[in-house]
Amino acid sequence: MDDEALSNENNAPVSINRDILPVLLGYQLRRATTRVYGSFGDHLRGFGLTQGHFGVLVLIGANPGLPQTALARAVGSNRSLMVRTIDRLEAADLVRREASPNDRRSHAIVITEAGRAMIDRLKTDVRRHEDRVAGVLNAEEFDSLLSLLAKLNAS
Amino acid sequence: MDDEALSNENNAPVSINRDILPVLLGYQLRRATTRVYGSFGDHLRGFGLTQGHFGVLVLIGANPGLPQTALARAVGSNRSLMVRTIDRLEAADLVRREASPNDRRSHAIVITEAGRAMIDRLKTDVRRHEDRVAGVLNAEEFDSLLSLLAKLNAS
DNA sequence: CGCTTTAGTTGACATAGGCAACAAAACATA
DNA sequence: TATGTTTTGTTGCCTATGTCAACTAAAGCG
Repeated sequence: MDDEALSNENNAPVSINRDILPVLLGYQLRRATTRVYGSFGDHLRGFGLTQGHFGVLVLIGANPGLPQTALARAVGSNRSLMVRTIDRLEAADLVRREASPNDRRSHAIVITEAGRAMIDRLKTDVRRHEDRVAGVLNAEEFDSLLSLLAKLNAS
Repeated sequence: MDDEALSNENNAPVSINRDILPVLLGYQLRRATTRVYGSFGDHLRGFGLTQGHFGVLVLIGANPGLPQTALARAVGSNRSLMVRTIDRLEAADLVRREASPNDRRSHAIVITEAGRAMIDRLKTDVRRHEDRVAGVLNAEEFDSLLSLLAKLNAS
């Protein structure tokens, strides 16, 4: 897979030399992410959502009542971006900003009924999409890939 | 690493539930890419380059004379983006658009002397950065991760 | 009571990607 | 040859994503 059929200036099929790229983790990660994201991202767009929205929505569903800043930290984002994300999710009636009982500055972000239904729906869809995209890997390879990435991310 | 210290409405440390996210390939890929990219990306910024520029530059160095569309296909991009990428690399005097001998529509993209020097320099740097980022993985795990990603990307 | 910090928000700005349109050139074919 | 189709590079528009600075309101702290 290091070489790929292309065309040179004579339009004859030629093989491209990828040099060191195939043995670079960053390069393979970039390509894999693009592939996996492109697939489910198209699906999410049908609901007016992005990958970022999906991740935050799942977090809210599993941790109702957190303030926006905590959500931002949890996804490695910042307050400014989280404002726009929550704006979108709230406009779609998937989450609600409620008054925080102990701090009048912050919002307790809770899931709506429609949000709960959306999460259930998307959880099913994302599993199906992942299984399809990772179809070339058997179950053992998939688990191995996942745990190696988790180990890398935990450092 | 599924849980992370945050704060609830009482500012007491609380553990966040990530639900299904940790077992999603897309989620782990996203985090890993951010981590690996953040490191080398900062380094590249010092040269006015991005990860995308680096990948294309390496390809041009190993395959001088290809037209822009072939380069775009090789990195899974498209013609429009490749125009901007080559614009940048050419402005930095790292590559040159030369006339293609057989097709007056297309450009033969070649590497300059400064581009060759930049590639040599960055090849050394990227290996050092990768070794540091992937430090939590032993050699066997690193190779395993790389080959699993390659298998996924080849499908 | 002041002083500092924090939560949320807004606006300006930069980057990256997708998509559509376009001219010039190459190609296919009747 | 003439005509229609495809390809290459290019540009502009739109969206997503991210940074940064500033601001208000509220909380925390001496």
